[in-house]
Amino acid sequence: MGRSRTVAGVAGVRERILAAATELFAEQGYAATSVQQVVDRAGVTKGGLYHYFGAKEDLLIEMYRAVFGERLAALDRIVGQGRDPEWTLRAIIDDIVVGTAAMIKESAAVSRELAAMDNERTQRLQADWRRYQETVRGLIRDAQEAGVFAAVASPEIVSWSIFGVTNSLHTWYRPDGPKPAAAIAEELADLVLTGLRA
Amino acid sequence: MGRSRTVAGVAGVRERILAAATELFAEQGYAATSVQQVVDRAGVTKGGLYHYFGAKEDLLIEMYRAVFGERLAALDRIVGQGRDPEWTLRAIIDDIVVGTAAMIKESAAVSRELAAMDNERTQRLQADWRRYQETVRGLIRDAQEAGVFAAVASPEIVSWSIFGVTNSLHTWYRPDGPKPAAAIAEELADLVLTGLRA
DNA sequence: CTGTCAATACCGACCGGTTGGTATGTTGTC
DNA sequence: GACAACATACCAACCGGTCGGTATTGACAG
Repeated sequence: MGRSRTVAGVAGVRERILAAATELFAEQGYAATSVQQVVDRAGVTKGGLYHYFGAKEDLLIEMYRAVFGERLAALDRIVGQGRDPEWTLRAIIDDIVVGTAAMIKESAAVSRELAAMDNERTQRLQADWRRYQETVRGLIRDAQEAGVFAAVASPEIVSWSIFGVTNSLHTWYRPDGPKPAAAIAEELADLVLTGLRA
Repeated sequence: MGRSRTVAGVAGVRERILAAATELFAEQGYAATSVQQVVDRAGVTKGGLYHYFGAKEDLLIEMYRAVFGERLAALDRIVGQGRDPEWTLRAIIDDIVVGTAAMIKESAAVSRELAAMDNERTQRLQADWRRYQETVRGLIRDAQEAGVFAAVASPEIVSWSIFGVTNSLHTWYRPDGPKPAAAIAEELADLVLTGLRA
């Protein structure tokens, strides 16, 4: 008889584990979630989890990669087009807001635990994130020096007013809410770019 | 012999415990910090901690109150003056940025753990925070309807671009850094209010 | 088409260590 | 000698992680 689950299961076991971990980390935080809770929600056992993942931390790292990997690739595509600062900044805001909203649970889990993760495994990922921010700040700085953007606020403040929204997006954005992510992105871009109008 | 610490200690034991907990929670997060770590850093034992606090959670609640209590009182004072929206919003931004910066460690601990705390003890505090946000949004909405502020972005987005900065302030603000909190507040207010200029 | 065999997928009992919390001192002060 | 202010010793529960085992699968041989 047996079970032949590999074919019959609704989704791959690995994916179920990751999905369960994502929900729980987003709800309770990483440290407050036990491996037992994860496997219970995923419908597997600890043996199964440790068959696919080397450690509990690997689950977080995987989410981290999912969130930042796509965003970083999109950033390079947008900047690579070489268009004017206003278009570029608007495209970046749109991508990060819509992209974050599309992975809102992963973002919630990651953004909360980001500061606490300070071992060598995550330094590469944090360096990626820093590069993202530096790119945006550099873009704003260059445009301000060229007189395209007004120097009403420093590049640091402008970039943080953007990232601050995406970092806290999970506390108020609802996928089934009245305002779609694209609308949020547009309003934020309008607000920031009006403020920066030379 | 004995120790007669009550008088000789550099600071009250209760304050030392709270300060140690604040630092550790800000660095590692609440759940990842053990009571043993707190008492070690504070230079006391667990018996001492549980003499002053009923539970580990009480430490977080105390920080929560310290952060939001002052802010909420200041909000009422500012709004109570009945001045024009531009002055009022600028005063609010200045107070929340400078106030958050002044308690940056407490803010880091609280802002990270806020979403995960969902028991009945914290609902009152979360209600206070929601009232704060609602006040700011209402202020913006009224001013936009009166034509004083431009409707370039909805009150929700504007308020979140402000709170997003303060929520993530702990990730980049340094008390001994080159930019004082008051300057950050002014730039943020300039950016937002320029965007809202009718 | 069937038998063999190694690899993969997964289970569930178990491990040493740590957790938040407590019960019981001990000590100085009024 | 009552009481606040702590220290010390200790507990049951739970933690992340391991391990020996088993069911299932796929490749290959004949």
